[in-house]
This record gives sequence, structure tokens and C-alpha cells, in this order.
Amino acid sequence: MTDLTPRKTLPRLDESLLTHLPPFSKLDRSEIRTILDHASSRRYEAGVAIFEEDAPAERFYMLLDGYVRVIRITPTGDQVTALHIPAGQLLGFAKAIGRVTYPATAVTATESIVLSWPMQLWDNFVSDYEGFSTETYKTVGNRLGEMNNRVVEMSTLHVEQRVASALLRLIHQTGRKTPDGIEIDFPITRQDLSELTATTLHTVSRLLSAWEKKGLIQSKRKRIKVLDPDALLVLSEA
Amino acid sequence: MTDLTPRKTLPRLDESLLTHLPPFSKLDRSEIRTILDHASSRRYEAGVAIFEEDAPAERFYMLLDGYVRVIRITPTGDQVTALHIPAGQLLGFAKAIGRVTYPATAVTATESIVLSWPMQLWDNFVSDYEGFSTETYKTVGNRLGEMNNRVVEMSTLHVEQRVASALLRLIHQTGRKTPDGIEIDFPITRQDLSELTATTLHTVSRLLSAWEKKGLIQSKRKRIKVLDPDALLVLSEA
DNA sequence: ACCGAACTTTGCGCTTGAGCAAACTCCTGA
DNA sequence: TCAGGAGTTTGCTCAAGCGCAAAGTTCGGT
Repeated sequence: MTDLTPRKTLPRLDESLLTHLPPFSKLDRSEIRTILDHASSRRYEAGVAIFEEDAPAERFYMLLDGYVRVIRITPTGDQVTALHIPAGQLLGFAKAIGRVTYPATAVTATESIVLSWPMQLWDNFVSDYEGFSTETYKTVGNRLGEMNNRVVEMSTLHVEQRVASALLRLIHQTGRKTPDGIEIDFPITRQDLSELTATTLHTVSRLLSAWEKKGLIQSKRKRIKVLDPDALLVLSEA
Repeated sequence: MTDLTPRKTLPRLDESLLTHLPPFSKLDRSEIRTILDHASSRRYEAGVAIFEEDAPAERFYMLLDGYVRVIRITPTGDQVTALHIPAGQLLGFAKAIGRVTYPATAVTATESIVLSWPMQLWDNFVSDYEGFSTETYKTVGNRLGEMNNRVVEMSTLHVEQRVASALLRLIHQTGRKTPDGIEIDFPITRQDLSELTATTLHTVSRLLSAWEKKGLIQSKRKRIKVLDPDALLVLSEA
């Protein structure tokens, strides 16, 4: 019998893609199979939008590989980065927070592989799959907590402390160990960092230069490696 | 037969307390009755904590009357106000976002009346009562959106614009119409406003004085009335 | 009616970090 | 191999708004 359902990739998706990811980890093989059979899979280049703020939330997504930046753009054209999402997390689940449009724009920070499902399936996922909603709401809780921390940081810390904190958060969430330190696992510019810390690329550049001179970090174009996280932690608290 | 269940208030709680509130509006009389029979009701003075950040989340709450400020305190002792909650909303529902402790401290801004239930009942509420979880997650979504807006504002706006925005948000969410303007419905000091806008009470005081001189607002001790919201809106965008 | 505490106002000096400008470096594609 | 663009560095100037200080005002309690 011929398969008539639309499918974006020819090779059939393998169950192992999802079995280890928290929202799906309690499910058995056949459930995962069903879920995958309803999924579209797609590859995005770095720097393109997966969905846009205020657009109707027609699908929800699971980031299988890569990194995504969640950003907002003000009427005056300023960009603000809300958070970074690493592979293995859901995104764009507007329905889970009672919205019919996406609250922000999601842009790939690297080349990424993404699964997605029509938002109509959301309620089915929640009711049919054990642990799915619990895990999802943990994610919501984490993001809420993170936003909250951002507000506190921006209210009470100076620019240098904020940039140091941001760097530490990035290496914790998306760091890759190297022989001499921890590197942020995706390309990130001074401009990007400034949008994350509410400052200018100039100030970020000055700070990074100073830290590099002191041996705390090492940085090529679009790449930042933290050599001395402890010193950075001290700076973030000073 | 004598009623042996503990009850904080002697008069039996009336069903009409909850019937109009979104999380409960789809429920019938007997369900509301059951819910109320499990509730504790309590009155808090202005300025006292209902629950504290990082404490085990043993109960969840419904604010029946009054206003609550959600605050966080940094290691250095700075206070930051995350948001204000008006009567009719749930608060402290840590379990809904996958947490076992409260993520922030809730302090009454006025004398308040609060119902609460043991957190163990949360799952029952979600599964037994139609619309309860949907409405709750709308609330979560709104708060997430609001935090997000705060981050964007603090990243891109100047102090004067932020204070103007905060004032507008407050009169929209908790405003009370008066013959000549809209008054914030709870006592709020310059200090409080500064904790909401990441500035100092001095700067807030200067701004409010200037605005009062220009006739945009009117303000006694702890009371602020907005006379010209449009002008304030212009300032917030300038 | 008074006192003290809480809240508000105002002035002044100074620092942080933004704004502007320009040069430099690295990478990509023709 | 070279040109152009994207990203980075650095210097200089200046203003927003913070810190500090002190006085004024309002309120609640005795």
C-alpha cells in the first residue's frame, strides 16, 4: 500500500530521535512511531526565522539539532534576545500558554534540524501521552524563571556584571568543553551579546578585549571560549 | 452532626465568591461547593508576605480581594518587583510550572483576602474541573508575556519612558476611574515605582514632580492619579 | 497636640556607558 | 587573487541618571 501522507524528508524518521528527549521519554515505541508519523522534519540554514512574532501559531516545534535564538523587535527597530534554546527542547508551543499567536520570533543561530506538528495535535499530545504536559510545563517554568532572572539582573547589575553573567549562562546552557576551556557552541557576535545584555556592541567589545588581555576568555570572530569561569563569576558579582 | 474539618473563617464561604472568576467559571454549583469546602480563607494586612521565594510550595492561592506584589530580593539586598496581581487571579501555583518551591515572594500591597488549597489538590483541580487548566495557562502565558515586555522595555527604553510605561500599565491593570482621571488602586511609593522600573526613588520623584507640574498626573503620598494618559503614552514612546 | 517614622523633594557632583567616528581584520565569493 | 562585506577594535566626547546629602511634608500613634 502506498503512503499518501505528505512527508518532507524521504528517509523515514527513526524512533531513536525522540526516545531520549524529556517530553517523550516515558512513551513506548508505538506511541513515538505515531508521533513521528505526524511530524514534518525540516532543515534550516543559520540565521533564518522558524516562526515570527504575532503570526498565527499553526505548528509547534521540537529542535532536534542546532540552536535557536528567541528574539523580539521593537517598533523602533531594536532587537532584544529573550533566550537561547538548545537542541532537545520544544518551542513555539503557543497553545500551552493560552495564545493563538507566537509571542516572539524564533531564529536559528546555527544550521538546525526541526520537527514540527500542527497545533491542532497539541491537545492530543497533552491528553494521550504520559508525562508530556508535565515536562512541557517544566520547560515553561524554566523559561519563566529565566526571564525573571533577566529582569532582576538588568535591574540591579552593571553592564560588566551582566555581560559576565550572560557569558556564564551561555556556557552552562550551551557550552562545549575544550582542552583549555568551555566554548559557546554556536557563533555569537558582539552585537548578539549586546542584544542579550541590553548594551551596545562597543561596550561588549571593550569588555571582551579587556578580559582576553587578562586571560579570562579567548575569542575569535563569532567564537567565544571561557578559560576562567570562576574569575568571570567574581566579576558578575562584584 | 458536627463539622470537624478545620476552617479559618466561621461564616461558610459563599459560592458566589468563585463563580465569576475565570478558572472556575465553567463549573457548576456543586463543584464550586466542593472546592470551597477544601479552601482556607484568610485576611492579610497590607505589606505582609503570603509566601516566600524558595520556600516549599505547599499551597496555592486565589486572591479574592486586594492587590499583591510579586518581588524578588537579590543577594545584595536589592528588591525587584516582578509584577502586580489584582484580585481574581491565582498565585503561587508552582506545581503548574513544574516547581516544588515558589519562584518569588508574594507581598500584599493592600489589605487582602485570599483563599488557598493544599498543593496536593492541584492535580485534582486540573483533571476534575473543566477549563481550570486552560484558564490557568492563559494566566501563565500573560505573565510570561509581561515579563518579556519588561525585558524589552528595560533593554531599549530610557528611564523616563520606562516610568511612563509602568504608570500606564498600572492604570490599565489596576486603575480606578475617578471624575478627573484614573487612579492606581493601591498605595504605591516612589520607591515601589523605582523597584518596578529599575531606577532610584530620586529619579522617580523628579519625574513625577515634573509631570505633575505639567498637569499629566496628580499625586499625594502613596497615591498616583493619571490625568492625561495620552501625553504619558507619547512620553513612553519618545 | 505632639513626636517620630515614613515618605517625598531638591540640589550638586560625578561616573558609567552610550553615541559617534574611524580604522582594522577576517571571511566569502567572484 | 582581489573586492567587498561583515565583524571587531579603539579613541573621544558627553549626557543620563545615580549617589550622596539634607530638608521638607504627611501620617499614625500616644
